[in-house]
Amino acid sequence: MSVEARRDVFQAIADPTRRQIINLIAYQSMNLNAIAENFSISRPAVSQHIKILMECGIVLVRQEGRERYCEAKLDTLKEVSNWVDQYRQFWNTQFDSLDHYLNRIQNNNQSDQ
Amino acid sequence: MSVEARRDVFQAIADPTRRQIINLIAYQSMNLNAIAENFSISRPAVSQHIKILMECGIVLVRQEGRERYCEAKLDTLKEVSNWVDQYRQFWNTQFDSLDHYLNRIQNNNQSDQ
DNA sequence: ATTATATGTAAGCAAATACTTACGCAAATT
DNA sequence: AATTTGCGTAAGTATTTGCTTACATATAAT
Repeated sequence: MSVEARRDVFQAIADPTRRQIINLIAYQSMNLNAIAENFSISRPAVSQHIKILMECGIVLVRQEGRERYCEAKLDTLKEVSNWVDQYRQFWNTQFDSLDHYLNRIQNNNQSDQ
Repeated sequence: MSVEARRDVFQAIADPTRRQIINLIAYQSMNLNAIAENFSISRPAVSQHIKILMECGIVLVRQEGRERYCEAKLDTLKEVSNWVDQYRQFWNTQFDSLDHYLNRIQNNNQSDQ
């Protein structure tokens, strides 16, 4: 976390702690200490996770006095949703691309699994 | 990649190369060399990515002679889809959780919808 | 039988990741 | 004014990641 990396929403949600943070603040904004209370890791660790979530736009932080309220901007997850959705047809239909392919190149009978 | 890690679909799709591999084989099964041809990284590097995708069930490999055909099992992505979908209401409605929260604890007039 | 092809895997490495503790600072409280 | 609270950030570290090259092995082609 030393060098600044170009954050990506896919990478941001890869970490289970960050997904938990997202879940925690999805329903209600919380300040950083309140978030950190829900985890066994240290407050700075949570702070760093929040920073990553900010950098890819999932979390928006608004300062209120000395507190910083973390708000989830979940429309950022649209990018993930859109990516997954393009493959929805592949699990909705029973289309088996390998079987399809193999049937094309060889007409031998294949045992069902 | 030395020690075996407990693979997770969120972590698997975090890597852009792996997302490209998924996209490549979603429409047609391909053997490993054919996949590797589409990338500038080495064949072993692709092999390792495939291994990760296998370990979390996104890719299924079937041996055909000396070739290994990689088939995408995209229903594994349901897990991602389900996770994202639980937050869909938060970007479909105009609900601003921070404003909501602040209005509750500071003022008493909640005139918004 | 020899060679070419398709692939896995090990070893090594630089960079990234996820944490920790220590510290600093501004805002609130006393 | 002094202290407490909320937080960022730096430095250090162990582990993981993503890659490379080198090598091993099984199958296919010659």
